Amino acid sequence: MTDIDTSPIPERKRGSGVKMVYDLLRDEILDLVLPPGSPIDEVQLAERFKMSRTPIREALVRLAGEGLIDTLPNRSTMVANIDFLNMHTFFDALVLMYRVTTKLAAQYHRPEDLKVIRAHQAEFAAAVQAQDALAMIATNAAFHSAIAEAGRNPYFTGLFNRLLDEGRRMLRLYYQSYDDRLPQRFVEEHDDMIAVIAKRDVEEADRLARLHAEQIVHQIQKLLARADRLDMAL
Amino acid sequence: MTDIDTSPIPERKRGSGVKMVYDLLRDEILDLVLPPGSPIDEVQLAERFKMSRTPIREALVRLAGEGLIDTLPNRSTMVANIDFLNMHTFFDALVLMYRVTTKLAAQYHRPEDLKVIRAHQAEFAAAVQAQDALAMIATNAAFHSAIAEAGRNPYFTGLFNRLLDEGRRMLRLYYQSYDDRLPQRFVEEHDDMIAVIAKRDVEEADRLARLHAEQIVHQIQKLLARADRLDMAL
DNA sequence: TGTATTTTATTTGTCGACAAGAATTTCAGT
DNA sequence: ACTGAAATTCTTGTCGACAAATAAAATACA
Repeated sequence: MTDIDTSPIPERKRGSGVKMVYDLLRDEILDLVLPPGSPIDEVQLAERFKMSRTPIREALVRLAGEGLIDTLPNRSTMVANIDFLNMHTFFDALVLMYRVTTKLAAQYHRPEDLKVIRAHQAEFAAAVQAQDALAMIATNAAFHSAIAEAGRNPYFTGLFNRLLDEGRRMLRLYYQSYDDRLPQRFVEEHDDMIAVIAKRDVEEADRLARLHAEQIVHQIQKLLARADRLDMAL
Repeated sequence: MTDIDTSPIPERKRGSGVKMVYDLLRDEILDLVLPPGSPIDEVQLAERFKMSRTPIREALVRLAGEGLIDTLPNRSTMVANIDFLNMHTFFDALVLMYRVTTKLAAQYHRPEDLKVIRAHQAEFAAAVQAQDALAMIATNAAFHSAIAEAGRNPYFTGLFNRLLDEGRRMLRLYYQSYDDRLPQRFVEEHDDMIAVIAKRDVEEADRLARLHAEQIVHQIQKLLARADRLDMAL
């Protein structure tokens, strides 16, 4: 008699395939496991996930909609490049979103929001303590995303999360030179921000967020400049 | 003998199908030809456009990514509803984007941008003159979108265009009561905005944009309130 | 040897069909 | 007539296959 297929659980639930591919690809892009410019092959992904090209394609369409991959019609599709030429537009948007989301958090947050925010801040502090640059990047983004969520404006959180994702990619590119002493200041600034949010001091929240954002932008620019000098940039 | 299919050009170019469906559905949604809550049937669209369900599906995925349609897993998909409960988040975002895009336009516009902006303004003035409410809505959105483009920040223009689309839907819902005299003020305000942009007066651009935005928000709120009284709202 | 042209190969876009999930209808039993 | 289960219908999600478009390779020709 012939072998009966005894492979463990080859079946997936019906709608889960696309989400699985989407989430995993998204993580791999943001973590630079797939660096900018990497080619994305549909059939390769199809056999990797043991499914048809159709759900793969749907995941790719969604990623393209968020600007994480670029699709050349009838030709290849690849991980989106980071636009170093128009970096200032990114910084402008980032600073503004830092400010407005923090202000709104000071206005609209609920008690349970503060718990979540403080939890992320604890993780960030731990990452700084451990000098784990990668963890710093991730927990810092999660911290500010939580603040934005407390502001409860889906338009702002949408754009802000997108900006944080893009920033995560940029920082991963250069995190080698990220292990100096400065981040300790960020921990303290985070604590200050939590305090003004809890106090519902909108004006002060705006001021602190602005300073903090400009600190971070300055830090990133320093990183980029240094990397530039070391011929690490494209 | 049976008829032979003599339809002119049943063939489409290879990649054009999805874009065609996407554009048309998008227009129909924004123009409320498909009002919020309308069911979207894939097979129906497939035979309407004489193509397979696959490209239809891709268009729908993209529309869902922009929040224009809602997809219930394994069940139906329908045109997204307008969220009247959290309207203030929409207004907050709209006002801020009016301000920031106008400011950036004052900073970064080029001479040819002004031509485009003025052309849109002329169309808007004509629509007001003709008391064509639908045309007012469309040309007003195009005018501000052109200003945002002159600011050259893709993150801001992306969010702003999305907000303008959503506003277009809202206004279409209530444009019956839109034919009063007030819009003439908007024409003059637009002219003032063009002037400060051309003068590259960033501070004044911010001030004017803010006033203008608040005017528009006020106008919309008045419209909604009146419609509410007339039992037009859901 | 270098260039233009044909051929091959690779990858995407589209198709028709089938199966799973949910809503609706039918039907049995009380 | 009413409730609950079984069957049907209807829509979506997935699949394998094919055709078009492009890139790469091979061939012909000067």
